[in-house]
Amino acid sequence: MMELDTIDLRILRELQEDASLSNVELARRVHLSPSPCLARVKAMREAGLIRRSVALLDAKQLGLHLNVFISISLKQQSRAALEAFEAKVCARDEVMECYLMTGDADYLIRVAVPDIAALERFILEQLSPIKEVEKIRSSFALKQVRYKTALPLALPPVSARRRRATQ
Amino acid sequence: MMELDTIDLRILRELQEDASLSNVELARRVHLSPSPCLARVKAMREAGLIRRSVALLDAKQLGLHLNVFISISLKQQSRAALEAFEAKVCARDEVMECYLMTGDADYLIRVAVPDIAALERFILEQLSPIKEVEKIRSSFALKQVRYKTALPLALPPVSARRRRATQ
DNA sequence: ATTGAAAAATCTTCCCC
DNA sequence: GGGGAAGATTTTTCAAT
Repeated sequence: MMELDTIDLRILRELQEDASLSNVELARRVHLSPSPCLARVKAMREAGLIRRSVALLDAKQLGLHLNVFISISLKQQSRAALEAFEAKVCARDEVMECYLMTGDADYLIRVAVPDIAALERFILEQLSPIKEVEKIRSSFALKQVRYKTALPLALPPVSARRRRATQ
Repeated sequence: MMELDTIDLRILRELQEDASLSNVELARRVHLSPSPCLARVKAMREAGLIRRSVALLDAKQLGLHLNVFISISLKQQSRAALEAFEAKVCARDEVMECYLMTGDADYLIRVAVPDIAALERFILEQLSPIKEVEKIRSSFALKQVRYKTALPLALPPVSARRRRATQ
């Protein structure tokens, strides 16, 4: 764990929205000079707080028109069964997210597929054959209303810096 | 829409995993010289295929220990009701994803919160007061088995390039 | 359309405050 | 912990294939 001050949080907020920012531009935005700004970024990177930078693509343009949530119950909930299931599911590239859940189903996964045929193939050829699986129920997303990767940061609303003086 | 050849797909695959790659290194990995590589990236960026680059943070280190899926049914499904609900939900920073769904519930959202108290506050103060909302049911993620942002790309498995000759 | 090289701009590292 | 100068990449542009 790491101590984060207001400036750190502002850096994180910026990088969560645009990781391609140059250090100079980032420093400008958080009202710092480039060197300490870079030092902070580096520290947060090394602490594992900033895990990595990735490019987000347009699913529609790649022909991935369907987001499907699939609830899966296993026959038994032994550690071995859970691990076996997880390994098989994580090996599939269309599985964007997978959560072990409370409630009626054991797992909830989101898959991104081009069409219903691909979903059918995924369920019949990948999911059903897994011997630990008992029950599968899928729900389609009609619309992706929101999808973001930026985690909520408890940012002090308006920092108490004196803009005129600092400027 | 855009015509994508094998090299484009390989570029996308790399950038989906690491957007901080320099153009030189990226070009090396896809067996291209820097200039056409940069031109391709630029074209895909301008086409909107590459939407943006973002930093992924460690939720645990930020104290966000809970992922909760919340199913929400509305009293009515008029366009106005849907839009009103969506606007209110998207305004909240803890809502990472929101989907309009088929099946019993109307919406499925995933929220990232520090603890149960924060979840309770979110539900009681943000969700319940929305007048369009009829029913709320939440399920906790006990474990985030997989979370990735890289979309599945139909990559030709082993490209038919002649490594020795090209080298 | 790709390659390779050269020029310009930028970032990163070091040292001082 | 923050600010300023030098070295080193990187991106861009251009001409040639």
